[in-house]
Amino acid sequence: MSHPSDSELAILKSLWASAPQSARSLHDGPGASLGWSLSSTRTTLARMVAKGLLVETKLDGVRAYGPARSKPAVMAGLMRRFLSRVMEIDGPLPTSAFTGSAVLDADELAEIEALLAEADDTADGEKT
Amino acid sequence: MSHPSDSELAILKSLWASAPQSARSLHDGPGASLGWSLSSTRTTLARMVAKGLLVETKLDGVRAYGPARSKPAVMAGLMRRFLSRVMEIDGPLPTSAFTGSAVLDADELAEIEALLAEADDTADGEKT
DNA sequence: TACACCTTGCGACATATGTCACATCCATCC
DNA sequence: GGATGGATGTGACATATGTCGCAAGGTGTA
Repeated sequence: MSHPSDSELAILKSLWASAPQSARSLHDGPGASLGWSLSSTRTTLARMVAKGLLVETKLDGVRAYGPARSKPAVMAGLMRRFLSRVMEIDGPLPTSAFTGSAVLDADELAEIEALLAEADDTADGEKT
Repeated sequence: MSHPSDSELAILKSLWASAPQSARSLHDGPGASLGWSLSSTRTTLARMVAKGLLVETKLDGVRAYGPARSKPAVMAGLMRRFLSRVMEIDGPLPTSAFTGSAVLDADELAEIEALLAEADDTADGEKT
C-alpha cells in the first residue's frame, strides 16, 4: 500500500537483488549497514509485512521474506511522489535523466517511464 | 537543520513566494489546501521554528514567519537526499532534467546544480 | 540428557508528524 | 463598559518510525 521509508527501502533493495531471505540474512546485509540490532531488523520486517510491503515465506524451515511488489512499481511510486509533491513536475518527465542510478537499469527505467505515464500517486500499481 | 516533511515544504513554498506571513495567512493559503484547522497550521509553524526551518518576525504587531533558508538551499538538500538514498545516483547529475518544475526557475536550478556539486547530505548549506 | 544457540512472540519506549481543542488575553466596536 | 473576534499559550492524543530487550520454544551436539 503505502510508500516505504528510507530504511524500508534499503530492505527492499536487498530483497529485489535476492529473495527470499531470512531475518538473519537481512540483518547481516542491510541491517548491518544501518547499524541495527537483530531486534530492530525483525521489527522493521514485521511492520513491512503488516503494511503489505513484504510477503512471508518459508526457507529451510525458517521464516523468510520477499518483496510484495516489483522494483519498478515501487520505485515509480517513489519517483512520482517526489517529482509531484516536492518538485511539482507532473507532466511527462525524462526518466533518461536517472540513467546513473545504481538500482535501476535501462529496462527497468523504461518500465517505470510507462508506469509514470498513467498511475496516479495514491493507487500505485499493484503489479507484482 | 533537518529536512522538511511534505507538509512543511508546502508552508515553505508559500513563504518563499511571499514573506513574512502570519499564521492566519498561511492557514488560508497552504493550510487550506491541506485541509488543516488553524490549530494544526499553528502547531506545524511552531515546530518548524523549533527545528530551525522558519524564523519569527513581527508584522503589524502580529507574529509572522519567514523561511530560514533559501529555496535553492532547501530544495538542493531534498534533491540530494532523494537522488542519493532512493535513486543511488551520487555523481554529478543533470539538473536540466527538472526544468519542468513549477517551483524552480532556470536561475534557481543553476544555483542548485552548484550546491549539489559540493554540499554533502548531512550538513546542507546554511546559506540564507 | 543438558547445554547452547537460533528463531519466534511480545512488549516497550522515544521521537517525529498529523491534528486538534480549550482557556486567555487584547484590541476594537457599539 | 461589555460583547466579539482574532492572536497566543498550552496541552493532548494517534500513528509512524527507530530501536531494543526478554522470555519461551526447538533442535542438534557433546
